[in-house]
This record gives sequence, C-alpha cells and structure tokens, in this order.
Amino acid sequence: MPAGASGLSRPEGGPAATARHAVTAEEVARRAGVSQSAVSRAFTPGASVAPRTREKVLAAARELGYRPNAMARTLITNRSRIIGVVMAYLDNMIYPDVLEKLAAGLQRRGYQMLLFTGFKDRHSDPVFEQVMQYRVDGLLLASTTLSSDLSDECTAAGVPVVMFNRMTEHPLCSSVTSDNRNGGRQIAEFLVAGGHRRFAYIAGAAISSTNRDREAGFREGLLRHGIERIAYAEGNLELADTRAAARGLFAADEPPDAVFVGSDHMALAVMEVTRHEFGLRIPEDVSIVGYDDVGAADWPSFSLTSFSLPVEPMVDAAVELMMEQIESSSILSHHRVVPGRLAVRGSARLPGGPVRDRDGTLIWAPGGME
Amino acid sequence: MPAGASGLSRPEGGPAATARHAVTAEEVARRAGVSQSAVSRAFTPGASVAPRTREKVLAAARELGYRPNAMARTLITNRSRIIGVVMAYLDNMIYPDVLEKLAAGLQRRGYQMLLFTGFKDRHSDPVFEQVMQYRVDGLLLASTTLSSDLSDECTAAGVPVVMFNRMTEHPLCSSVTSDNRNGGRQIAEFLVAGGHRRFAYIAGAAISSTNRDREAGFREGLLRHGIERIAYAEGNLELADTRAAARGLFAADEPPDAVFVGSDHMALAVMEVTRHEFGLRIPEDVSIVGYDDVGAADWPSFSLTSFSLPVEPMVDAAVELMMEQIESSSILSHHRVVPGRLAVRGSARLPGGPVRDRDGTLIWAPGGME
DNA sequence: GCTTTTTTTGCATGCGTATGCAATTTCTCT
DNA sequence: AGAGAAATTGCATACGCATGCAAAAAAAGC
Repeated sequence: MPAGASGLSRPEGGPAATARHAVTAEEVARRAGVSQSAVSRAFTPGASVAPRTREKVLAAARELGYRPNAMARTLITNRSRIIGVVMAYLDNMIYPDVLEKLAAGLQRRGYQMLLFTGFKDRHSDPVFEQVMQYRVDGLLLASTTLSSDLSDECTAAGVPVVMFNRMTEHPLCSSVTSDNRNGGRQIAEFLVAGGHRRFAYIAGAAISSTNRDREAGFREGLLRHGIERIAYAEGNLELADTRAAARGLFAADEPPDAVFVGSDHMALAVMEVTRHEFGLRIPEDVSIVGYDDVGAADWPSFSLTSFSLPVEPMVDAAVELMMEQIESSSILSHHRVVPGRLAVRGSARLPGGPVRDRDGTLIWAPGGME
Repeated sequence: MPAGASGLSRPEGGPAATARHAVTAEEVARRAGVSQSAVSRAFTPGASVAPRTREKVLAAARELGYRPNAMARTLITNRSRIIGVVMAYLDNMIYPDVLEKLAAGLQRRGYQMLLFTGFKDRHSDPVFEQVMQYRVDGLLLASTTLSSDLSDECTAAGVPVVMFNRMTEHPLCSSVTSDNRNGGRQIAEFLVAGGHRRFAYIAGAAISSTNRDREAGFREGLLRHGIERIAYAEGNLELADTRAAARGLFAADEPPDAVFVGSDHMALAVMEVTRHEFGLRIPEDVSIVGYDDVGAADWPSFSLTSFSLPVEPMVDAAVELMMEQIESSSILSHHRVVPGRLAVRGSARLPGGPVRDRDGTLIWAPGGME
C-alpha cells in the first residue's frame, strides 16, 4: 500500500491509514477474526454482542485506527445526527454566545452542527439547497431576518425547524424567544417611574417579530400612562444605520430624555453617539436602555441598563424542542417564551421604586408586574 | 403514502416528500423516463448528458422536490465537501468575524462548515473523534490553545490541517498567522518613540505561539533601545484574569506608563480597569496598545491603538491553502504570514514621528521599519 | 446428559449515489 | 445513402455500514 503519493514520508509506526484509503469495518473484522456485522455491533451501544467479542473488535480497531464512517451510517439509519444552524450574521454579540452554548448542548446529545453564516447581503436560497443536501436532522434558524420560505421548504421536506429568538406565523415551526413584549413593557414602566418625559424607540430589523414585540410592549407600557408620542427611528441592526438614527433623534427640536434601543448591539453605538457626538451625559441628560444584556453592557464604560436575553435557558429549550421533534418524527409546533429580567445599571435614571439585588445584578421588579 | 404520522396535516399540493422518505434519484429517473445514471449525470457538472435529457431530468426533479443526497455521494466520491472548524471559544471578538468570512469563502467553493466550539474547559478529544467520523475533507484549527495531538492524529489520518492564527512545530501542518513578531516590534518602537519609560506586557495564552511571537517581538523592539525591564502579567485570554493582571501591574510601586496587551479582547478590559478602578487617564497617565484591531477598538470610548489582525486576507489564505491540499491530496506544510499595520488612535501617546492617514485610519510607519 | 431457552454470530441485503464499460443513438463526412 | 466517428445512455457494481433472519453457540433447567 503506497504511503501517500506525496514525496513527503511521515513517521512510520502509526496507524496505517493513508490519505486515500480509510480503514473500514471489513478490515477490522478480518483482523479481529469476526464478521463485519460484529464490528458494527461492537460500535453500536446496546447491540447484541458478547463482551469478549467486543473487546477483540475494539482492540483491532484501535490498532488499525478505525473510526466508523458517519456518512455510511447515515445512509442506513436515515439519521445524520447533524443539525443545520443558520445565522446570517454574527455581529450581535449574543450570537457567539448562543453558538458556543448550542454547540455544547448538541454535542452532549451526540449531534454536530453544520453552520451557515456570512451571507448578510447575499440571498439565502443557495444556502438552503446546500443544507438540505446534507440531510440535516433539524434546522435551527437564529437570525431575526430570514425569508420565511426557508422554513416552509424545510417543513415540506420533513425537517423540523426551530426558530431561535424569532417567532413566525408558520403553523409548523417551533420557536424559542425571550419575553420580548413583557420586556418592552417593563422598560416602559421603568422609564416612566424614572420621571422621563420624552420617549424614543430605536428599532432593530423593523420586520422581525422580535423587534415588533419589543416595540409593541414598549408602546403598550407607555400607553398605560397615557403616553402616545414616541420618537421613532430605525437602526436596522447595523451600526452605521444606528448611529444615523441616534443623530436624527438628538438633533430634533425636542430631543428625547429616554431612549429604548431594540438591542444592546445598537444601544452601545447609541451611547457612543450620545456622549461623543452630542456631548450629552448619561443618564443625567438622557437615559438609555437596551435589550439582550450582552457582556459589554456590564463594563463600567457603558453600564448599560438592559433587559436580559436569557441565552442559556433559551438554548436549552431550543435543543430540547429540537430533540423532541426528531425523536417523535412528527412535526409539531411549540412556542416557548423564556422570561428575562431588567438588569438595572447606570445608563438610565433610577426610579425611587424597588430595585433589588439578585446575584449581584440589580433587578427592578415593582409589585404590579407579572 | 401516509402524509406524516402526526395528527397535523400540511397544506397539500406541495412536493410529495414526507418526513420518512426523501425523494431519490431512482424515483426521478422513473418519472423522467430515464435511468438513474442519467439523473446522476444531470446533476454532475461536466458529465456526459444530452441537453434534452438534462432538461427532462431537472423538470422531474423539480416536480418531485428531489435533492441529491450528499451523504451517499460522499460514500462514492470519498469527498464530503465538509471542512471541520475547531474554535474552542468565541469570546475574542475576531472569531465571529473569522467565522463569517470563512463560511462565505468555503461556501463559495462549494464547501460546508462543521463547527466545533463551546468546549473551553472540557477536553477536545471526544470532539476530535466526532470530527473524524464525519470524514471532513480538511480541518481548520482556529484556537490559539489546542492540544497538538489533535493535529497529529489528523495528519496521520490523511486529513489536511490548517492552523489559523497559530503556528506549530508540527512538520505537516500548514498555518496562517499575522506578522505577530513584527507587530510586537512596531508597537515597541511606537511606544519608545512616544517617550515612554516603564513598559509592561500582558500575555494572552502564555503557551500559544501567537502570544510568544507578539511578546518576543515586543521585547526585541525594546531591547534595540536598551530596554530590558518589562513588567509582565498573564491575562490568559480571560477577562477576569486580565483584570487581575492589570490590577497587579498598576498597584505596583512603579506602575507602567506603557502597556502592550496581547489582544484587544483583553486590552479593552485593561482600559476599563485603568480608568474606572485606578482613575488613570489614557493616554495622559498611561498608554495602552492592543493587538487585533477589533471593531470596538475604533469606538470613541476606547479609541484603542492596536496592531491589526488582517482577518480577510488571513481567511482567504487559509481557504486557499486548504483547497490546495485537498486538490493535491498530498500533505505539505506551508506557512503564510500576513502583514498587518498599526492603527494609531488615542489610547497611546503619539510620537512626533510620521503618522499618516491611510483609508481613514492613522498608520504609523517610520522609514526604518520593514 | 439431554432438551429448552437465551444469547451470540454470520449471511445477505439495502441505503442513494457515481462511474467504467459496452450498447445504442446521433452526428459527420464522403 | 452508408461507413465511421462522436456523443449519449443504461447496466452493473461499489462505496461502508446497519439490521432482519436463521444458524450456531452458550446457558439454563430437568
């Protein structure tokens, strides 16, 4: 057997695998003096195989450097144990976190992650074609902005879809979100209690359900106090757009004294503009509140008051939902809404009300709120 | 054919695929009145098939919702068109960026990305076992800290390995790095030119080649000016450790007036401690320089002077290297070092020297440097 | 020791596709 | 129109593994 066609030789004595030919179950079987079936069973938990045989097989496998071919297995079992994860962009600082936790969660259950990202501008259709060719067992859509056709096609193809941080009207899609509406409402209450008068909202992706719900909650909360006039601008999840939005708001005749920004990613940019372009003090001149509670929100430079996106429980829920659907092989839609809480820091004037300390983070939870 | 065992019915009229049974080439063949081979060829660019036949096949495929099964194809071709990407953690803000660009680059060449992450603390061995089972065509290691055994086993199995942002002594591993050594040197020159006296270095992962080279360059640059005493601390790429390191340095009898922090990720944390815990002004009291030039470095709040990690060219090089090795099916090791440049901002005192404006970023490039 | 039950094993087959080869069709040229 | 060249097609097989089934071996019961 030629040890690789390259002129380079590699240290001998290791496993006999070469670039061209990987070790197969057949070879292991010959070496161990058993049948190929036995090898297969030795690597299948719970299969009918004598301990002695299994040992022999594992020994032979170790000597030859054998690893079961997941692709071949997929062909038989009709299960790839791969989850497709679609995350168009990763700017928002929560996504790396989500990705890590997700990978860990899936890994723990023996699943791998095929990641599709980096097509913020390009269309996602070709991506979809690729995903489907790899026969992913499930699809996790974790961008607030993605054409819904994608999920349509998936469910049509019998692949369970779980939306992360995003809802949909699609009847056969599960979803996991934070309690966006309630978050928006609590922020409204908090800002009203803080004695603010002129409110503004900076939207993320205007079409996304996530943004819609946060905004709706915010408006609803303000309306309870008779406040209808809310300055509005769109940051579009882009830093450049967000800065422009902030400039527009602060350059107005009656600039806001309280701004709720649809996500921390944008909120931090707004803080920068507020301070360094308009020379405004936070929170003395204007209060700023974000959503997501990303890591940087807690840095002293920002100390951004923010409603938390409970990433860990959300990821857990998403993985759970996914597994359920894969196991049951029926496509049902469950919608899980995970509660968050307002992490009170220094970027917004404090109300006199009940701010409590929980686990080192200040929480604002007035009695009247659910 | 039962339309899915779940009680839920889905809108009829769409493709006839169900959760249980995906459409195969065989079925398409029957429908199009051709052989299975013809279907295969219709989907293989450059295969011998009459235009008319191809049309018939594609039409039938569209009607049935057929997609070639990448797994089955892999079995034959011995090419999965999947690249395994190992990125233990994603805290460092460059990694999301790398991930996006990498995905785009691979996608463009018809490759997918199997991502392994989220095991900062856990061991990477089980991960490796998984990667290999999926017969990835190549492996990209993009964490500065990863046991080298991993790459050993890969090359032994004939899988090309490209290290990203990290070198290795391993003879059969390719790598792509920025010019860490030169970066460290330039930073030293810059700080010396700025009239600083007491230097400090905060290391990332002390064992990593990336850190070693940056540090070595820095020391070398200072040594040229006869400076040997450099305060040292380890941030370990962890924010908590980094803060502790900074505290240690500034609490010393003779605190530094110039700190080079091994990565922006850590440098930002150092700036926070510097300002908010020690009340020091940057750069009046102390200059801070980072490495990587992450997005946040440019925010007014930080305005961090930093040596750039040229992510885009690095990713391009990595993809190129990977493709080369896959095509040639021989394992050679090429080491590509991509040059960066010092982005001069406000976190370090400016030397009188030649600071030029290039593309809106200030560059410091004295004549004597390569 | 012999039968019955249980466990273990090997055989054979199929998963969905690509591809060498030979048969067939179409095209080209005289 | 006919012979030869070129293009297209189908057949058969292989890729590496899992699994139903029947045969073989081991264990249990008497």
